[in-house]
Amino acid sequence: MPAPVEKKPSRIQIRNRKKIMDAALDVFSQHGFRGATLDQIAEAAGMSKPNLIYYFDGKEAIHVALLNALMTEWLDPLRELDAEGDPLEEILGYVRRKMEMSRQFPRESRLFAIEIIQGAPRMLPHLKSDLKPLFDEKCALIAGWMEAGKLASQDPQQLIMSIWALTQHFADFDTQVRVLVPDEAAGWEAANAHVETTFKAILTPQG
Amino acid sequence: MPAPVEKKPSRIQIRNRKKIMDAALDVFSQHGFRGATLDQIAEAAGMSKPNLIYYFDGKEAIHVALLNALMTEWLDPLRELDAEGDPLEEILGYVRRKMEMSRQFPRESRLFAIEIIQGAPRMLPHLKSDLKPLFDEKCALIAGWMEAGKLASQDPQQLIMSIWALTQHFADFDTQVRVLVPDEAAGWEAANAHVETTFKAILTPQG
DNA sequence: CGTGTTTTTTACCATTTGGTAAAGCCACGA
DNA sequence: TCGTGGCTTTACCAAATGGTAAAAAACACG
Repeated sequence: MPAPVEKKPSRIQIRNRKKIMDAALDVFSQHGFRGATLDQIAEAAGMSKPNLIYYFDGKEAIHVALLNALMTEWLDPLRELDAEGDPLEEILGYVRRKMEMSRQFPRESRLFAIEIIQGAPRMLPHLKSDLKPLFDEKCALIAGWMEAGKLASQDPQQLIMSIWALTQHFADFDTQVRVLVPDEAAGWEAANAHVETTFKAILTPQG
Repeated sequence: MPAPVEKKPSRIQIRNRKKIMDAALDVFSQHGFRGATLDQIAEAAGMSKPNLIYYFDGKEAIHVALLNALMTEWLDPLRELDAEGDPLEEILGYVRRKMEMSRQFPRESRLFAIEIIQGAPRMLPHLKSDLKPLFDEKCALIAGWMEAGKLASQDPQQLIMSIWALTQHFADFDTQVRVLVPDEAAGWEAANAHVETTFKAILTPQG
């Protein structure tokens, strides 16, 4: 039998799917899956609830679509870590890209954070199939750099997780940061500088 | 007029309130406020839903009680930062206490994280009235240590937030950590060592 | 235009959820 | 043993929520 033909989506479909995903990102990243309601998403997207269901199979389908899209983009900065580049500069570049993502896409960061905190009910397979291999590969790369004396020796796994912890903190805990460091612009500048200094300090060989 | 007399709670009340708080911590830290249901909490606490309401005024009251209790204990490690002690040892001690809390009380850490990620709707006042003053006080203390040359100079605000980010990461993102570093015991050991090394590196004066 | 298709709306529905009312249970002192 | 007051359960309820059916409206296109 012939493979089922997927019709190519119309302009309206593309536009509305995007509107829904954006609205859903707002709502899910603020309330988590269970805490979000279709009515909230519908209102944020500027359309009626049954209209959401016309474009997506249901609440869960929207959430899954968001997480899938996220998982792809989210790992890009790590993928770019280049075995051919200068080790220290490569890692600092990675740190900078992650900081930039936290500033530009805080909602995505929070969506991811909430999903993980809640036990990754819908993302555990992705973590195992996408994140883990990439993580292992880059750990090996970094370990190689350390053995070659290009970087100070340390646990590469802990290093990468430290980078995540520090860079994502500023998106995820933004509310707290704003209370403690009211000047937003100055905060980001200081954060960038501090994070970069930190990793330079622990990575520069021959301490 | 006489002050309203608060009857002292019976043994049963103390026991049941504790059971409820513990159950609620489970549920709220996994689903957030909106995502949690009274039925879940009731079942986890081993009692009927109306019985919950007998002990607490409602869902929100339970959540608030949890957050209040948390806010008190959560800041203790920072309060212990002692102006009279050895600066480097004081801060490393703080880091160790935070790591220990993450290991022993991951649910509390997640409850806090979810509340902040969701915009701290019920905790913003606490942040401003409790956390902010303590934060400012300890920043000043650390700044003093730096001026005296006891610690490497850097932004004390960023330093404290870095400590939070790194230490809480292991509780909040536990699910992810477990996927990437399956050996739990080894993971904690490595994490402790890495975090401690990191802060020693950036704090030791005369780099 | 007119017609077939896509998109949107209106009116629902069953279930879940936070919460209440009121009756029943149980320990304990008189 | 009886009553009294704290504790618990059963039986509900109104609102919210995820989702459906079907008609109406908007659109594409010959």
